[in-house]
Amino acid sequence: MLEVNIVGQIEKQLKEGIEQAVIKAELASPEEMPEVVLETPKDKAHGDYATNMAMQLARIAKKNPRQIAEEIVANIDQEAASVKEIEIAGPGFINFFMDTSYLTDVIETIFDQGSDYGQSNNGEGKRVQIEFVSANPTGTLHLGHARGAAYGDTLANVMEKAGYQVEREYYINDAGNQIDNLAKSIEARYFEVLGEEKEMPEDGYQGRDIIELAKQLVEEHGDHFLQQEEEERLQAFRKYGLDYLLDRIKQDLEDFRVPFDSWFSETSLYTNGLVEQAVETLRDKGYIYEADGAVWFRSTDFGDDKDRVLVKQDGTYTYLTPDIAYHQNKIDRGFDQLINIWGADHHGYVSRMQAAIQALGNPKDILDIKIAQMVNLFENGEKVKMSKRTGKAVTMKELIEEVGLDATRYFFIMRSNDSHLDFDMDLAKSESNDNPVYYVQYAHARICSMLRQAEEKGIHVEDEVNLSLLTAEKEVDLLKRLGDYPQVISEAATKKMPHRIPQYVFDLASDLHSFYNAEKVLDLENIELTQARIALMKAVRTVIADALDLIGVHAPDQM
RNA sequence: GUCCCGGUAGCUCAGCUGGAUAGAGCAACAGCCUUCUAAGCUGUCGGUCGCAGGUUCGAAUCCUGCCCGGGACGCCA
Repeated sequence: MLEVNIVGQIEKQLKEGIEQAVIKAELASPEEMPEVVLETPKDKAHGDYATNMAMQLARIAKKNPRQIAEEIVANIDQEAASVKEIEIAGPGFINFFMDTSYLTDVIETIFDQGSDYGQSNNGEGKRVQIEFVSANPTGTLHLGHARGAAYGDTLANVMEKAGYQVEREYYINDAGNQIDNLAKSIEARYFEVLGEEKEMPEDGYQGRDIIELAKQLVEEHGDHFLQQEEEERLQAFRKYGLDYLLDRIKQDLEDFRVPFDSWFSETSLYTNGLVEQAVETLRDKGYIYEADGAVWFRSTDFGDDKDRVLVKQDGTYTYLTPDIAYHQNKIDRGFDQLINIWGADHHGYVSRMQAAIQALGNPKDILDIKIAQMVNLFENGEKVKMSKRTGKAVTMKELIEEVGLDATRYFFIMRSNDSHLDFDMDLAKSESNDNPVYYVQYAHARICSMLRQAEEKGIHVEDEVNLSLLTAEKEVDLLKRLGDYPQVISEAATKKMPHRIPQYVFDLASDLHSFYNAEKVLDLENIELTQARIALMKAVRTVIADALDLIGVHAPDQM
């Protein structure tokens, strides 16, 4: 089955009708034809669709837009385009009032497709890899990671639904300085737990999680490591620390409903010689030079601010070097598109990474780097800076425990990723209609409740329901909204804006509540209409549940 | 100083490929429960779209400059 998208079909029909009318009226040749722009007017009085075609043609046809509009209208085949009424307005807008009987088809489509409704082949099966979170395994996931996790996971869901083949990957920085540092930090805490003296490294990890780790180490192994040579001991702590912290990260992500398909180890890049190879490739292509005892990448050739060091004076690599190798490896794995989701604190790193991609001979736009902007927590109207418990940044786990999983997911995805986010914890926790999560979930529960009562009252929905009875204003609003869903999905996917989903589902919930207050669904006096409305309710329920599922929020049957 | 993100109603934010009178929620105000969950609905009030130029028939949207807020500018990761 190809794309079943009623609204899309209708729009396509109308666009073709307009193009044909333009040609028939000899206003423009097919080569000159501007793209037909259809918009849905904000004001219902302006029809279901409007086009600015006449204004666009003003220059080509050398006539005034109103006159052009009249000629288009005179030549359009209304019936073929399902148009009921046309009017010309303002400077030359053509407003179309559609024959809305097609709208009820959306219910049947939703029944046929169930949770597949909204799916499209927009992505044409392209292989996309989304790399996100990728926090260093030197501590616990905190607030910023949570936003990236929610954004990445929802984007992946949405893109899958829009016909992309998506792989979710986590890059584990298990090599380099910070891991040595981790081992030394663990060592210092280990000694401390055993009442011995050992200095904490200068940039050591002070977090509470490292103290807990050290305690567990003592519980399991006693003072065993005190006897060892320092080298040997640090080696053991490295491994122990990595395993311990990575396990916790994995657990936290699982608890946040964020699954990954693959976990890619930085160390593997070294053992497979890929880091060395990346440097050599760049050298062969002439983007490498040596200065001050270091090896440099001439990234300024590709728009970076300054050139970057790849191999330091001491012979070790900078962070960038394995990262270049990593990205080349991703491309070599055959993905059509790479998406990286980075925290705001890494945005200065974007241009050098993109320079490297190009220097290696790849198209620039194969890599799209999205930035998850800063998050500020607010509680009791005040900005929360430090966690009460750890004295460090608030962890993801603490946030979920405090405000709940559903609200946390919803709030992170509610806003555009590149907007700073003020996270209102009081609102997220409140069980009131002010809280958008509850508002939407309640709409779902409300429908479930109606359906339960329908059953209790012995109302059974027949196979043949007369959907043409759904003509009330609020019903038409709901039908149109349901029809929008496939387009919302594909647009959220192609523009990588998953925040469109909570926006949409909020509007759908709002339409539902409004309908609920205006019309009575269960009416034993009018079984035929009741059945049509129950069908509508079921369709709405399916779409709310699916949209919530995309953003990782539960759709409760009752509240 | 350079670069990135943001600046839209009192607050938090939407605003598509440039389109008609710039939207939503909250707050404020006025209403709605003998009716399927009031965790809901309806209405009113509220805007120099940071500022100034430019492009265009038309700019919140595109271009340039400036102002404000946040962030990044390491042979750290």
